[in-house]
Amino acid sequence: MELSKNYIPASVEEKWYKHWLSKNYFSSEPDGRTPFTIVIPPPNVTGVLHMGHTLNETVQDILVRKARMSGFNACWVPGSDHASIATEAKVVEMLKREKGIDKDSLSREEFLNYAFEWKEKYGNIIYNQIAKLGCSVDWKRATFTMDDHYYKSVIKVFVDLYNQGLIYRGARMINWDPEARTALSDEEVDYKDVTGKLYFIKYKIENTEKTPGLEDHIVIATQRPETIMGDTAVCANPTDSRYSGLKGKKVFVPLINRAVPVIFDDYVDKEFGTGILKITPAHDINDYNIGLKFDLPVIETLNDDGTLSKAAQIHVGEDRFEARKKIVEELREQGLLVKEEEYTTRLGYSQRTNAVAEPKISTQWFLKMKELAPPALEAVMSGNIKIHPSERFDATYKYWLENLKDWCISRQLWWGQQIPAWYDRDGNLYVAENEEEANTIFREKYSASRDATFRQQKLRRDEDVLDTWFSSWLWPIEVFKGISQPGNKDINYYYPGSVLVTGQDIIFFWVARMIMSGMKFMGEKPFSDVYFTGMVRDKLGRKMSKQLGNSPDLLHLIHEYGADAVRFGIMISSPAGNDLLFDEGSLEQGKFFNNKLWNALKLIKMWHGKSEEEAQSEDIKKITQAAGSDHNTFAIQWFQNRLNEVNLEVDNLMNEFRLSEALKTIYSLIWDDFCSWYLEWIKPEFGKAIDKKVYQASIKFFEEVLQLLHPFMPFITEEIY
RNA sequence: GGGAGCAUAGCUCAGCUGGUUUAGAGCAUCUGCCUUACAAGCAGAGGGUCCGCGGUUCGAACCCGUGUGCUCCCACCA
Repeated sequence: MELSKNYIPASVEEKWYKHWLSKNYFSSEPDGRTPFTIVIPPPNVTGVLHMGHTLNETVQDILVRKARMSGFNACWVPGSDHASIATEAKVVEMLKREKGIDKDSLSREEFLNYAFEWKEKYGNIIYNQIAKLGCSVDWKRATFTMDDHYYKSVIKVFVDLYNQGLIYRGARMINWDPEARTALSDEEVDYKDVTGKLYFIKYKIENTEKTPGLEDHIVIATQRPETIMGDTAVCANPTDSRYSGLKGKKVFVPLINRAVPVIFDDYVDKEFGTGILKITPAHDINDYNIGLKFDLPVIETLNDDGTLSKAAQIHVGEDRFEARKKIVEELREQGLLVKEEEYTTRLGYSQRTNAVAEPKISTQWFLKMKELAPPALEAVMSGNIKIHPSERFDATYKYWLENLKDWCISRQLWWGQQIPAWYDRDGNLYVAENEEEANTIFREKYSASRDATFRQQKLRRDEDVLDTWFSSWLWPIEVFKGISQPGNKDINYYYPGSVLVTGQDIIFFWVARMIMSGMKFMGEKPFSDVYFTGMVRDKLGRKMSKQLGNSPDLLHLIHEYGADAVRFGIMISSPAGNDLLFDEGSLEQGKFFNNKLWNALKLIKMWHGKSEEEAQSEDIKKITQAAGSDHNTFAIQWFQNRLNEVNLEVDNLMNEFRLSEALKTIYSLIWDDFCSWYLEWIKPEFGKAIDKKVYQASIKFFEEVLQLLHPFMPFITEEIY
């Protein structure tokens, strides 16, 4: 067979992936071997894989292939995440842009049909990319977080937790996304520094003439003048002598002239602003808390979509930012605006829609975390679960788990698991796995006490869906149907998993919650090790993201360099937890490495014809161990020693998850020791046949180094082997 | 405001618990080679007060302190 001058990855990669699939190499079933289980962090169905995914998947594939080669029953479960709010936002946008359809004009069912269409389309793109990278996932186990069994399990878990008193419904101050018009969890809000203005506004004091020594007004600083209509008090520090004369007095909210009391609390910082604070319990978390303390009324001046509500009295229906401008103008005209100052503050933005999040009092579903956290904390602190690199993440993990607030799990969306709660006409609540059960509970409750018409009413189902993480926290369990079919042979065999490989950005969203759910529902950790990869950044150090458009297209890179080279490039400089600046140069290095291997093959093949007739039945081990005076025997011995050393070293490095160092070691073994040194040393003079023993030894060495490299670069090693 | 990490050749990064390292790799630069495995290569060269300053030590890129710069996470100051 004539070998091409250079290695051409495209010509072999697809062939081998198909071959592996046809031989069921990636498929795993429980057997007598020790399992090695990895569940993929399911990518969102919202789009395509970026470089962060590429790094994650590559790391997982290396670990899985290595384990498989070492005799473990390796099982890597692929899948995708419905990503409730992220996907819904995309679908809404797509409908508007491509079809001119407004979400409001669709029924829930119609919308969900579009969403499932979207999922089919993008889910497959992601799966295709995973395959192109060479990932040895067990495709028959592919799971989607809204698969039927998964959906039912999420519902079951909700009902169970509700019945245990861990889930409750209540009005709390939550973060609200006015664009998606849904509640958010605290974790879904990103804070950014922005330059805004601090407005100093006059509030007139009632009966001023009876308050000698005081002006007829006080000045209050605020960033959000559009919320003054929601003020229900103003507050000063009790030790602040400037305001002690205001005790028992009222002041008037500008523009609408509603009188509100002056209260005193040491929460107020005398040094900041004017030392006196307006209290708007409906639209600020601190004000809300003070409001609770002083039993202040709550006036909601904003609608769900961020426009001013009727309660605001003025600018009703106008957008909050538009209203702000107008209100500032009006205050100025009426001489109530003392001054404005530049001011830098932190604003919370919805992670998905990038809208400024509104603190809002809202009736939502919450999961109590107090009980779930301690076992999850203990699992990591005791070393039962090891985080890599631990020195960096143990502290973060600990802090978060010790300072947990209840988790807001309901979302005012359609795409996701609908909350299994029903209401009767009186607003009483029935939580059950399906409508029939809810009805049963309802009828039993009122079997005697209410008339037949009441008892025969159709219960209304809660419209909301669950936070997407309320389904993904069950991932390591439900991919093996551990909740829908508890005790089945897969869950018994594969759980707990071996390693979780993921980005450090979802340590709270996902990792900590999976540990909680594992401890809660399985009574055992979901995995033994957590390997955090770093963030992949662009050359300017920016996080790679779709918004910035600075993430290269994976398929394009694979086309350009080959999947092996992409894997090599992304791995060669990414130690656990360290961020890496993505540099195509390292992909090129991978491509060159491919070629080096290819040419080593060509060289050895060239010798093949010349030693073929005798190339049998010799035991290479004997040869390599036998003492010999000729220089080839020395080379064989030397390389054998080197190989033994590296084998040991690579094993150690990989056990410590130091994959980039392992790859570097193998790279140097192949390039420097095998090619530059060994092959050059034993290379016969042109035209001469090679010693058959040396030939056989070389074949054996080549096979062994290829095996070492195989988990990292599966395609070319398979092709040569 | 609290916490964490990083700072090593022009660039992207290794260098794990201090001593075979006169500080390494790839890319980039320069010189010479299209030598029958490989110019996607080979042979060689240049290039670094290992961020500054103190300290510990027989010995520090590595440990301690401190300063500076960058990044990230957490946090309710209008």
